[in-house]
Amino acid sequence: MTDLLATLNEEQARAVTLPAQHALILAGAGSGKTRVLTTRIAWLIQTGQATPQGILGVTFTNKAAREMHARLAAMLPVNPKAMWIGTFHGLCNRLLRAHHRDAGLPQLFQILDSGDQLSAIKRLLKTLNVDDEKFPPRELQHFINAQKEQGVRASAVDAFDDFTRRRVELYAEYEAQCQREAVVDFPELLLRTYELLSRNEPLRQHYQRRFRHILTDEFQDTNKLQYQWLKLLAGGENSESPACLFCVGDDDQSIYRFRGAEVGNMLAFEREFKVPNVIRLEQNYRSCGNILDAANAIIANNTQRLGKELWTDRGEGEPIRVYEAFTDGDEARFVVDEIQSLVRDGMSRSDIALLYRANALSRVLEHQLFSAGVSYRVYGGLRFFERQEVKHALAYLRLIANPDDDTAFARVVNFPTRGIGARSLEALQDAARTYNSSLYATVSHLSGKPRAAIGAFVQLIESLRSATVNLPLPEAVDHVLDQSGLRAHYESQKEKDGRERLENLDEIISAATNFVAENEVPEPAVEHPLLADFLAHASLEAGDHQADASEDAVQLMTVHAAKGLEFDVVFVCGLEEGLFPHENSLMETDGLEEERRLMYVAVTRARQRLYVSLAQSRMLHGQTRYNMRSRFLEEIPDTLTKWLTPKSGGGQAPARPSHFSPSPASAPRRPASAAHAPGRDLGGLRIGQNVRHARFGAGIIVAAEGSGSDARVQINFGAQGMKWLLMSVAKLDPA
DNA sequence: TACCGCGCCATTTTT
DNA sequence: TGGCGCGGTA
Repeated sequence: MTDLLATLNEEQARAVTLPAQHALILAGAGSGKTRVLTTRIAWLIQTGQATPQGILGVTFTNKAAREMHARLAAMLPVNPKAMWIGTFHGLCNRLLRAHHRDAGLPQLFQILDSGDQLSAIKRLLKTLNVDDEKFPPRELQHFINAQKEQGVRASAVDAFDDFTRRRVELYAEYEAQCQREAVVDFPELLLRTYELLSRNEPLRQHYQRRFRHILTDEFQDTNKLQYQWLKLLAGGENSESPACLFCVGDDDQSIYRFRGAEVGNMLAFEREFKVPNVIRLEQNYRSCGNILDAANAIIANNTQRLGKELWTDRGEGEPIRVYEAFTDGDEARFVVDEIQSLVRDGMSRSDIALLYRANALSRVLEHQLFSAGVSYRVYGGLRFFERQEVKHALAYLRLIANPDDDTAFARVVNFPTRGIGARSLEALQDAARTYNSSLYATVSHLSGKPRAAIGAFVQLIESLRSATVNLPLPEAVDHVLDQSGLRAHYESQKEKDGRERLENLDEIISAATNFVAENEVPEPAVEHPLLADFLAHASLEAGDHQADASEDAVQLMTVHAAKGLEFDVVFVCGLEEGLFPHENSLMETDGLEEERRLMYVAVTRARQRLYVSLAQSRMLHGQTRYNMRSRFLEEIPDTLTKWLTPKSGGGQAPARPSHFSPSPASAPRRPASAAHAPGRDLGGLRIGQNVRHARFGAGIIVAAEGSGSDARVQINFGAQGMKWLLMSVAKLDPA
């Protein structure tokens, strides 16, 4: 028992060995939070305070769930499968499958991922003849999901205007369509489970008695519904013997407000449950002192905090390197040069990460990496189960499992093409509406040409189904790929991506093989063994972002994608006002603070060395923009930084080696190009020039128009905004 | 039915 | 600047 605790620090050990009560663990970046979470579970079991069956572990990502599982398997002699550890969605799927009848669902209900959901909404709008200009599908999807994530059904939405009332009607229609088709979208998984457990008291009590310890990771990312779900399962505040909630999170790393996360849940939890144990994990095992000091200094500017300060006993380490380039191209060139020199010194490329606020920034970086022949990997592209050809194949499988899945039906009824045109489909959809049945079931009501063509498709599905009833899953998949004509279709495509798509189709068979190996086939033989489970798996876990971990490649990703990861060397690029913090965020409540948390996340990814860089001019959306230095850069104390380019200018004015004085040797190699200074007479000023205004402070000239006494310039004053000023009136001093 | 071209848009995203 | 989605045309 002691060995479990042997390597923990005092606070970690305190958290792990807390009595069986509610607890809130404020775990700073790199403070060993996953370790504490898993050791807590192991400790509870080892000391006999909990049984594996009594544990419910909740995470946000499949990756986190897998990691917890793996660590526990290594720590405990018990079968880790007895513990329920998974994502909110995965656990809900499990509960809904087990109690599908009580939840009002058929056993083989299908799960819609976001893309499927959007197609379903588009189809709905089409059948209802709704103007999708007035009700854009994406916007409606967002509306519906936001309601569900608040725990609000269509019947319960407060609508005070016609527009909202109409959207609520559409929400209701969508609910009905999903029910008819036996499909469930992501938020529905949670809401259904929540409703099931609130409505069905015996069932709720069963699980409340079973799960005596509920442990949640990344608690700061929970939305309202997820928190309600946890409360319900724990037995709530007024239960006689509620389960112990052990919530781990970091308010400073809350960066998903835009998708419904409510940091407020941390405070609410502490208050509502009168949490007797709040522990802060502040010792950081990841980064050197200077990096942590910078992170602490940055985040200290936020006002809405629970309060925490990271420290390390590793020493201060290297200073933070700052580079201010003229252009985005120069910035990228600097980054790549630096990477090459690091690699020459023996660093692996895969220990280096390039982080940016927005995906658009990856382009320049990729360009330079590519030209320099440095292998790299960009996170965030299409994932395996989201690829077109894979979705097509899955659609056939879905129809075998559940013929009422109209989304799947519509997707492949004419793919590969089999002469089913828009007119046939329209006839089918009209009939389906009349008979209030699924597309598949409606085919028998058709007549004439549509009947023949679509009937043949139904025959195909029927024959696929009967041919695969008793086949092991991988063989069933193989059969479907052949008989659906998908293989032949991509084989006939001679283009390079035809080949690639074929490979992906084969990869589905591998995925099925792996899936079967990891999941036992149920003993009394059932039809289509594991098919529904595999399909749920494909929806719930879209697969890695094109992982090729074997290759030693530089890692490129957004700051969001980097959360939870760490690297020896980190470059944070594009530290400019408007970009990071992003200009759109400044309009949102709490937007700037969330941006700052993002910056905090970015900085704390670095173990040994941190670079922060910016470009004075950047090509964005086809236009050259002149941005000011990010305020977040200014928030890092000078004592922690080492400028690789001369730092000039006061306040937020960007340093810019002047045109009028020769650049020192350490300055960027290339002078600012002539493009920065169009031939307009601006009284000695030029576009891109730093200026100072008596009232607005430091700014940068971004555009000019007119001439003589009419000449006006547009100036980006950063936080003060963008202004047009008359040259003859405004007093501008070169900065 | 398939392809081309135009026009619009442009933070962040897991399940 | 570039990607995507829609609409028109061959």
